Amino acid sequence: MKDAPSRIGIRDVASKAGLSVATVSRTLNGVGFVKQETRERVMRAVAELNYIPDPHARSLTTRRSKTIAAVVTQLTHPVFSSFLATLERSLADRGYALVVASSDFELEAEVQQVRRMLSLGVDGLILSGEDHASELFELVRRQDVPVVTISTFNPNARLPTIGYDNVGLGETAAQYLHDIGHRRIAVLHGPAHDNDRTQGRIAGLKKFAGKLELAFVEAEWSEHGGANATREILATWPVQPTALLCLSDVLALGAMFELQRSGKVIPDDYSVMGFDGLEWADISAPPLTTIRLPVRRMAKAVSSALVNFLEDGQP
Amino acid sequence: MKDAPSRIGIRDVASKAGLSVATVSRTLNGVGFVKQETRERVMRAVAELNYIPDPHARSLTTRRSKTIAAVVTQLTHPVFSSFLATLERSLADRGYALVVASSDFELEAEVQQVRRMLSLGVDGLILSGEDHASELFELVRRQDVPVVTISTFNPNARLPTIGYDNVGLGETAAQYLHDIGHRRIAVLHGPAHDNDRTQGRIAGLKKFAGKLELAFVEAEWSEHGGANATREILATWPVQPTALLCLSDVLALGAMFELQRSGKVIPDDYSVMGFDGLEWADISAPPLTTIRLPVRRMAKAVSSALVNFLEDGQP
DNA sequence: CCATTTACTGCAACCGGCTACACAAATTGC
DNA sequence: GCAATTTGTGTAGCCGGTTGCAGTAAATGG
Repeated sequence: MKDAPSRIGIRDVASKAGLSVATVSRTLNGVGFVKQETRERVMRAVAELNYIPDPHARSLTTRRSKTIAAVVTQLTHPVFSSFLATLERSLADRGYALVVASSDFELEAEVQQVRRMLSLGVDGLILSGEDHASELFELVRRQDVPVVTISTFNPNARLPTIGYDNVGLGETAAQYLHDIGHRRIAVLHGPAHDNDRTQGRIAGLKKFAGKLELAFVEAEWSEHGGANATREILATWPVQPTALLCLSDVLALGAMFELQRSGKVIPDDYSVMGFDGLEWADISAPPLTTIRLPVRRMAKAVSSALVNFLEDGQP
Repeated sequence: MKDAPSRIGIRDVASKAGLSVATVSRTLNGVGFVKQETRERVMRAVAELNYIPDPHARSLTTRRSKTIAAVVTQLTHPVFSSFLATLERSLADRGYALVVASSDFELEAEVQQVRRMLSLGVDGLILSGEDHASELFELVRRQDVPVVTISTFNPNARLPTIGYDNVGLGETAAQYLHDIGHRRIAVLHGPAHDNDRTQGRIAGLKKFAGKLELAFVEAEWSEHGGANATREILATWPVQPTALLCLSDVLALGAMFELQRSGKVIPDDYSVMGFDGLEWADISAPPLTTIRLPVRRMAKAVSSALVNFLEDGQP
């Protein structure tokens, strides 16, 4: 049909403006000296031709794609969506785009995803947790891509971490429930396998093994998971707990629903405590006591850490 | 420190294997004829050198980045996270990565985001709704990037749509509430400005203006928004509705919480109906009647449509 | 007024892959 | 046995930007 109009390139702009490609490139990137008048000449040509620099060509020489990838366990979990949402905003402000991928709680899948992201040319990487396949460490070392891990905090980790102390959070929760008088507690948590965040919280709780009677139930990370676990507890446990501690508000919502369906009254029959601090925690009926995670702050911190490193240089 | 080891490139692999770059490239991309033995020689060299082709250089010649961007109104809304999660999976299966961005309900911001995505070199674009800034249409036309819009369905739209008929959904909801005997209905919806999905649903509802007494309340798209709107209705409306129709389950959850806090019984005092069909709708207490949107199916459809087009060619 | 320094601009060589085309070797055909 | 194919491999140039270095014009200095 149309005779291959062959994309207009910087050469076209240069000839149209009667200048060299170098000058055009310089004005466009604002480096070096360019006379005001020349600059305008370039801009005019750019506007007239509707020129848009080819991102691939640019990346080739600059070795930068202005892209950062985040590989999380689950894209649908509200904690992650809100993290990613804030992250996307912060990155956009700095001119970076966010690529997302999920590992579905499998360290093996995570490596694959990371491999894909790298073979795609991202400038930086965000992972959750400190536990990763050794192949992954190898991979990022070879490609030397900056990596930041979230959801945990440990100055001695193999990769820089930005997050919170999960063990401490576990202790805090246990302490709180202990203080308000609970002794028999059912702990609902998501898949602990391959997940140091959950393991950390559990470890924190277990420090209270002497003072509290703790029983752990692993559930799917979803409202259904929380409801199913609760149903099982109500139906089969010989001695009932007085509180349900859910290691995510998502589980807590499921638990609350299930308790209500069974005609139980919260917090008279059972107390429910959550983790995450999701939006609705303070307006639920009854309000959910939860441990608020500084997800948005974490997102901003990760964003600046990564971008600062890429533009200048400091871990 | 280290004397600039200068990334190993295809030339290194070629010389190591005692072959030409062309042969290496061919084996790696599986095009043309390559003797089995040669192929192995290449692979060995690749493995020994840990060679990974530079994605930027590759994109430059192939003019493909294996990247698709989705610009949605709000990343935190469960409907979108679940859409994006499924989308990411489908795209990953086909070897594509997903870049996300949010427009925050502003057509103007959307254009900016799209511009960023394009200047970043994505192969395809996913937008929600049919209404967009005219500048946006111009932009995608010039760059001729394939675009698919979601959440609406209209064979005559300016851009291909994959989604559902919002007007029809509105009618269905109205019909349902009418059938079970409701006459005075409060409709809680999110920002309708710049949002043809919401507008469509409202239009569908308004077709029942003769049979139903409808009052619309605009709220923020969140649990808080739903709760606040409900509080306002309870407190200030002279004549109370018998049903609250929420144009998103997120609003419905907020509404249910608020009703419970006020000691109202669902569905005796008020009925609550939702939209979206989020995971928890069937386990809530009481179960929420909702209109289930085929979000996952939509994601898969969008993914194949876009990838098929990119690899072969058909809208 | 001539020597420097400073401000601009252009040439041409990359970046690291892909691939058209040429050429050589192995098969096939008759 | 020699031409016509079919396979297999190499040379070299291109993709579309960026940038080091050189060269020219203008400003500064003594």
